[in-house]
Amino acid sequence: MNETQAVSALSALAHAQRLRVFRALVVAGPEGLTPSILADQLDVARNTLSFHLKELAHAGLVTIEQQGRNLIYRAEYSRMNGLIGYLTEHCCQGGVCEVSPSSAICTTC
Amino acid sequence: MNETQAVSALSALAHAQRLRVFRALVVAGPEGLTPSILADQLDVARNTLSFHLKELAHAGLVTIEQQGRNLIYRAEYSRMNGLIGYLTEHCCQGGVCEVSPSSAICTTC
DNA sequence: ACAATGATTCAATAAATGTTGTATTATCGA
DNA sequence: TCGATAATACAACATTTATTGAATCATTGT
Repeated sequence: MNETQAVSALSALAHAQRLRVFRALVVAGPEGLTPSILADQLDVARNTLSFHLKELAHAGLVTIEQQGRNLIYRAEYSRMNGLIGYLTEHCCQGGVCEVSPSSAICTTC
Repeated sequence: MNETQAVSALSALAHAQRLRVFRALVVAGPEGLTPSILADQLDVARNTLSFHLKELAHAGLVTIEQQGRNLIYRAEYSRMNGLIGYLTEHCCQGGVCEVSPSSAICTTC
């Protein structure tokens, strides 16, 4: 993951509704969800949701599969891992990652 | 870290210049940097930098200390760890964190 | 006290982002 | 083929965010 990709992913997640959409997809797991279900679940207008899903897809955080007239959206875990890796790498460069051990995640630095 | 804080932090980092500013502060370590040095180093106008630093500070990602007429900005590692923790938690809820082992960071899930 | 320096604030403008309503495309079932 | 459904695309508008130049505030050194 490079800087451009990281900014793109961060930007996609930097919105409460999109973060909730992504979270719902993570919770849904490999089965994924259709836009209709997501719209009902999160109480968002369909066209607005479509816009946000497009943003997430553009950032590579979700994948789309067509099944008949439904689209199945799924969280792209590897992309999220890539983002977390990028942040961890940059966070840890100073070697002060263990400032707050209780909340530290990266056990390798 | 709650959703609002996460969105705030993500939003602060979702900008190439701010990400570079934060990165420079991480690299600088505990000594921190002054806005002048940052402005020279990253080639940004001082008032623009001031604006971005305020955004980072508002998101809790940097701290400010006054030393004479200089201000010392430092990366707030615990906040970054909190953000990474939040993302990891939500990424791992589906239990599919090991989709791409090579890039996986969170070794506990 | 005064000039110089470091940094921020403010107003104005430009650019990007988010939302809504309407229209369009594609698929399904009778 | 026709009506209904799932979803997106488009245009218009409102809102937010980013940048620039000029002005302000605080601190230092003479």
